Amino acid sequence: MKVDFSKPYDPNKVEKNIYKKWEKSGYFNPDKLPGKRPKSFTVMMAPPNITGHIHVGHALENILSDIVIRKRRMQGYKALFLPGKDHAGIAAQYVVERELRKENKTRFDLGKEKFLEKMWQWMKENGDAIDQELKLLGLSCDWTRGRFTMDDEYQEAVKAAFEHYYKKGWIYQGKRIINWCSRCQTSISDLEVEHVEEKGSLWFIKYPLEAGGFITVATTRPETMLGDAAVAVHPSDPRYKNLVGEKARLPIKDRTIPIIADKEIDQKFGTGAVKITPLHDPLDFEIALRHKLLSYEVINQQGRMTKEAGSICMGLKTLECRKKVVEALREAGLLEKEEEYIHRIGRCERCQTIIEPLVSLQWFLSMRELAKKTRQVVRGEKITFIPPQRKKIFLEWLRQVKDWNISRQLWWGHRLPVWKHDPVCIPKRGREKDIEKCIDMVVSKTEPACKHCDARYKQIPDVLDTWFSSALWPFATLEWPQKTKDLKTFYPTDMISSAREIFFLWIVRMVFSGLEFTKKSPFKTSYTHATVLDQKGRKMSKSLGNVVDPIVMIEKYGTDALRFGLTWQTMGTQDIHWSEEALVAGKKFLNKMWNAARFVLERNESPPEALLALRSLGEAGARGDYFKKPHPKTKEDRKILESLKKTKKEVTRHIDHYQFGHALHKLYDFFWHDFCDQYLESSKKQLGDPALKTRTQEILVLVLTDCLRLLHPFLPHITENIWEAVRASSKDLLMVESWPK
RNA sequence: GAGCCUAUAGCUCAACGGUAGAGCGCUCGCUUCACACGCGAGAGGUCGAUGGUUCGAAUCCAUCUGGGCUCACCA
Repeated sequence: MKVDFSKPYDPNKVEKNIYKKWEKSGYFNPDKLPGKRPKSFTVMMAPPNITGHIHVGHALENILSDIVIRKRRMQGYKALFLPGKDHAGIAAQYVVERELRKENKTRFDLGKEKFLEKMWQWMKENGDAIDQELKLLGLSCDWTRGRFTMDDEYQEAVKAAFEHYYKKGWIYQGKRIINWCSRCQTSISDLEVEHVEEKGSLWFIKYPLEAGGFITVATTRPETMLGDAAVAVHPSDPRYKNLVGEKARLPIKDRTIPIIADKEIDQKFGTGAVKITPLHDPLDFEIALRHKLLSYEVINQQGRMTKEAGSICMGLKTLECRKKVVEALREAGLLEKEEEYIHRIGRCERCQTIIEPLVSLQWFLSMRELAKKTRQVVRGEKITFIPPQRKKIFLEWLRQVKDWNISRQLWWGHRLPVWKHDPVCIPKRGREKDIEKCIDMVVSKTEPACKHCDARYKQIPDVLDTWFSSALWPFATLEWPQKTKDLKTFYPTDMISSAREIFFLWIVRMVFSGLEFTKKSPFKTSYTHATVLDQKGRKMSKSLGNVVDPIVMIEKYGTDALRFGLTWQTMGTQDIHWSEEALVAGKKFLNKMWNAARFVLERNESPPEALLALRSLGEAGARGDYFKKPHPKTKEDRKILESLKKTKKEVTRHIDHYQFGHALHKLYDFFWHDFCDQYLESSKKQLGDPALKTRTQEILVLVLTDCLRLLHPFLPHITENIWEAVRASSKDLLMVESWPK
């Protein structure tokens, strides 16, 4: 017996060595698995952002995937768990910019080239650290297939996807109102704007009417009045019906603006009259289009007032300008009142800067056709959602989705494969008429050449929304658009495990991308795991100091105990209120297993494998007859064998239904109470009876080894370690042994 | 404004139509030959509130009240 059963069980002594053995075996790579494996089973890891360390959510997410993968591997599948990392455009860029700020520098001080060098350096250092942390979780990932969303091959996939959409006419450039972050200096999508409830004011401003009297408008942003183009009321509002078509004087700017009627105006809000600022509010932008209003840009991309705002306000930040405007209105007697008002302010998800709705030239992906097709497929039960309510949420979001702003003015990310003739085409002598044929903007994977002149095309500086590339993850990781063997073997994938917060950002977009590019749903099951909150149900955050670091937990209890604790708490609820006690329970359970195994093995003079004729997978194991079934001789024998049979069935069923906590609870109860408390105790008597001794040994070994198999996906290290003692001569690891039937 | 989740022992959670269970913690006893990270015994719950369906409800329905989440252009 090579395994040292010194007591009590110490995970630090075994876990790292076990992981090395698995890595050395090559079995993480599905191509190297023993036996004939006609069927594949694939899980793509949700690639962690390179922004920092893994948190407890990553731990939960990947441990659950690993449970599924390990079970399937044991069931004889060609099991692939593909790991990776996401370049995380805006998030990663922000983190590195924050580092720069410590040296009082901005990315602009460094320049694009130097800054990108820094990003790659960050990626290298952090990316490796993340892999190491994931390995500490005991994940059975195929590291040889690890991917990064900015790998060369991946860049090709992104370009191909862009080109495909462009050719279909679904990608277009347009001047539209978008969310602008003045700190990040980029547009961001609606999903990246965080709406936070904050205390503000509602100002009631009197706009003098040309015909005499006033019309009062209510606004939370008085500074935008400098860019007002109209006052709008509801067409059937009796208070204002006779004013529609009249003119008002815009205070301060002293400009004449029309009073218009639009059905979008809510009569019940404020005074029922709304100031329209076409370029700085999404609804106003639409109304202005409908009514063909003039537009005035008063806020720029730096979040400061423009020349158009007037000489007193020019250059001021919006909030400074707000004070000035309110003051001026008060002096002029045009401020009717100021009410306290709680409203939701949009802030940049990354840097918390207030988002400015601005009109800007951006690239968009039309969602119409994609959404339509995807909804059809998903409605047709092609994807299983766990928990099932997710399906409705999926469909509802797609029902109302708007076109996706896919361009970002960041530096870190996939450049749009769009090339602009720069400088403009100046045809060689005698070919002046060619200027009409020259295409100013070209979408191409490589640099195009102009047929008419010597000038070159330059790639536009914009990069893609990071989720554009993430959306391709399930197949781009397998070298799509190349028709590789891997793509054929491992795609579509079987299950994806992800956090709730990226359901729309990622899950939905993977589905429509998969359907568009591969004609298949990228996964069969979308599992949305619980969010891990602190014990009071609050989100974990550095400022609250309630963050649980999985690596610290591993140092304290070991990986298996962490896996136990997290799985133990996964009971199908929306949130997990973190309890470290579950890890304590895990640690105790591991020790219990350790000691039960020692008992069973010490009571056997002959090697346990001889008792059960253990065979490795690929031989008899693949057929499920890896042991000879001992027949019960006593009522205790019968009871434990029946209970074991039931447990196997239920555990398998629970895992297949993604009921991870239930599966583990079942195993815990069986092992501790049925096996240890009852059978192990009665075996002590039976072992003393020569007529029962051998049979009792057989049953002890059978139950122990079946438990090791069943528990392996959950607690891979300790089970593998005990397995070493069970199989004295056979070579194979427990991770490729067969799953009990 | 719309939708969703949740309320059970001190804490974290099971049970989902038929006399309330686990883990952790707590009390008492036990170093009994696998395990004191253990064994044995025990305390601890009007199953958020109200009303309804039912022979029977923590479990189904309605309303309410706490927690929490998501979506939406409310100025």
